Amino acid sequence: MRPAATVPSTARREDNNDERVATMSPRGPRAPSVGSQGATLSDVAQAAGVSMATASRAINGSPDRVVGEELRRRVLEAAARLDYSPDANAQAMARGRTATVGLIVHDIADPYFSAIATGVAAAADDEHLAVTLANTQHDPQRELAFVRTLQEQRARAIILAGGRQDDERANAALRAALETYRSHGGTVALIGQPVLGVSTVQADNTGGAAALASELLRLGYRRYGILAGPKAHLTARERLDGFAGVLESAGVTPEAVVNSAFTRDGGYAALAELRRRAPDVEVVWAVNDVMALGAMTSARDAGLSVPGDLAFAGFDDIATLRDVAPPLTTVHLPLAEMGRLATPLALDVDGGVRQLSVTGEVVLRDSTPRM
Amino acid sequence: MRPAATVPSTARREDNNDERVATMSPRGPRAPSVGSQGATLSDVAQAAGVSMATASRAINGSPDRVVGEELRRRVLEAAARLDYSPDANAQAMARGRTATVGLIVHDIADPYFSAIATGVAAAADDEHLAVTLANTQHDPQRELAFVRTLQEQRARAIILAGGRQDDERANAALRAALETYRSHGGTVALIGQPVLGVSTVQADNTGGAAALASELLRLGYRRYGILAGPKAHLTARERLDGFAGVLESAGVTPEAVVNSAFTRDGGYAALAELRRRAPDVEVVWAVNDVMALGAMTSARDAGLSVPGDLAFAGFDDIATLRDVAPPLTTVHLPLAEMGRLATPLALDVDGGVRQLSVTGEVVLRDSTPRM
DNA sequence: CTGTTAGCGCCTTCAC
DNA sequence: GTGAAGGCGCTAACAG
Repeated sequence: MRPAATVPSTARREDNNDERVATMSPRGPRAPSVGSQGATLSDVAQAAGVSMATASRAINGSPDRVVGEELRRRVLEAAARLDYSPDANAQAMARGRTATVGLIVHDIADPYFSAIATGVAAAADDEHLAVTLANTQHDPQRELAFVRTLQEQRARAIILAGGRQDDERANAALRAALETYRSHGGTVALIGQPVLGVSTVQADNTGGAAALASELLRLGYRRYGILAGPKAHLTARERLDGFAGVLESAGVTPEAVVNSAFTRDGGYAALAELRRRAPDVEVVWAVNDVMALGAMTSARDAGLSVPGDLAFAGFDDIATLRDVAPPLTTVHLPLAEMGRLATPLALDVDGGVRQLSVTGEVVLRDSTPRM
Repeated sequence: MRPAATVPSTARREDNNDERVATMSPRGPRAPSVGSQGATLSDVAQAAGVSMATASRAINGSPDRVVGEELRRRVLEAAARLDYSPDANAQAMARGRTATVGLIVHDIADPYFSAIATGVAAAADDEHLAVTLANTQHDPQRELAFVRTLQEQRARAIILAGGRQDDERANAALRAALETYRSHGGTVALIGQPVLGVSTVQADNTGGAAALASELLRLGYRRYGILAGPKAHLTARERLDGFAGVLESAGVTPEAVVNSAFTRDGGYAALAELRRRAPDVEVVWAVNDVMALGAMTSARDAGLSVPGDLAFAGFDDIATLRDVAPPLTTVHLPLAEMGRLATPLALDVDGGVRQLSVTGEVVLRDSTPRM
């Protein structure tokens, strides 16, 4: 399985980095001493023969005042010549606000979150904001810690992505941290459930799952196995409620409902348990796509064919699905768009707590053929 | 395909956010005026009846001086009581350096980059550094712009992830921007090719691809189709060279070599072209996994079975592969580890330009059965 | 339209 | 071990 490369190694030339010479700007000697940390606005002003105020206005175009054509040109020229780079930290201090938003995710390697991150990054870019990424690794402690760190950085806004837990203790702690952050002038938005008292972008999990259940029923499925995720996970629970509710009104009872982590590995492990508890299931629905994918792989590893022996469905419509075979039936969520939407919500200075809701769309694919 | 949810909408309760009350700290009245932006160190010092210097030392433990037990306790107590949150921007100014590293990636939604980001985030965390994420969307202009932005933020280090292009114009511009950044005190590391005159973590692309080719030959494959990525992309080129080199020494000439974007969609599109040019290929090798996955889907969309009609192999071993069927043969790269490794390299203050090399490991899977 | 003058919040020599 | 004072780089009132 893992043969070493028994090949004439043309590879691995280690040090062809000799081009790091003569990269100095060909514009003549830089002003200050060697090893300088760069020119300051004061240097620029002096070089241009104007006051710092004028230099500042010329470079950053202050709201009110406008600088005369001639001086402006001189300032800009001097700035360029000196490789002047405004110090964002100093600007932040003087202006009393930064140009940074924080993005807190559970796991940036999860396609769900990286899609959201894409949306946030795009929106932030439009607003000329930098985004500080915080990866909690699913640890609520770290989530808390990151809120504090972001507060210390005076990030203008924080976007928290990821469903909340039904854990009043943890929620209370986070709520308090966010409240402190807000009392310090920050603003917050959440992508998940509105249980933190902040603006929220939420997906219609219940409705989407319900719609999916309806479709599966219509396709003729009657024996359901459900990978429900963690009991306390609100997203998981909402989806489960929506799905199970429809089954129930149709007089169908799931063969088994298995709880597990909300992750790919959680799905993989849960499938084995599901089969133990209910060997004769027709279709497995997992409350999110990564779990469904893990479960599908688990089923295959156990010798089952998909969808021949077992059909599968998920939720989210992560990008990964484009290349999965058979294509996975799911509920499409506009993930990047949700990240995009959350950004202005988070930046909202009115202090108003707003809610945005996006709906999911059932997408039937080959993993759930008509029975 | 897209039925609306015709379900009793228990869903979408919009505003259960009434819990945003009474979240104020139960520790008595906050000191300053309403709408305060938070206590400053000076407030804390005053409340503790000590000088700012002492307060500062008590809270951040300055290098030399140590604060007495009693005063230290009083300061910490006051800080807690006032919800004091140190201002990282002010600290950055006073100290002359920030606690931020910048991470520039082409596309955070690409599993290759999100894996690297995970490693960087973990390593940065260990060093108590925040990471600013810059998503270039494959645009060299934006890459340049982000270097400048990160410089303005005075990010302590920048990590550039992603293979370089053979575009001396673009490289020169980037090299100059990085040089400026470095002259301002920043440090840089690159994950890719050492063509920018900065410390680099590089994968042994040539060796890995060569080893893969050897294995495929050993399995009996003789008719190769290669999805080579962009001609100017150095990673693509290195891999191609390694692979083609081994084929050549074995007296095998690829049936076709198709260029395309280095992305999933590039792979998808390229496969059609490949089949047009060489209908009788036995195995398709793409220079990275996302291309291979796109190509596999393309083949299936064209009615081929994998690996029955056509075998596939890739490069990188992205996490996605765990749930792909049939499992894709590839060259494993320790992506997260590469991100981890790049971080200390980037932080290196010695100014030394260092090179680190990681090797790839061929992983044979079901997508390339023995012929 | 341009210049002067205060700080923004914190750290850090330097004295005591 | 503690305090006083200067300054990091920039912006934002105020005056002219």
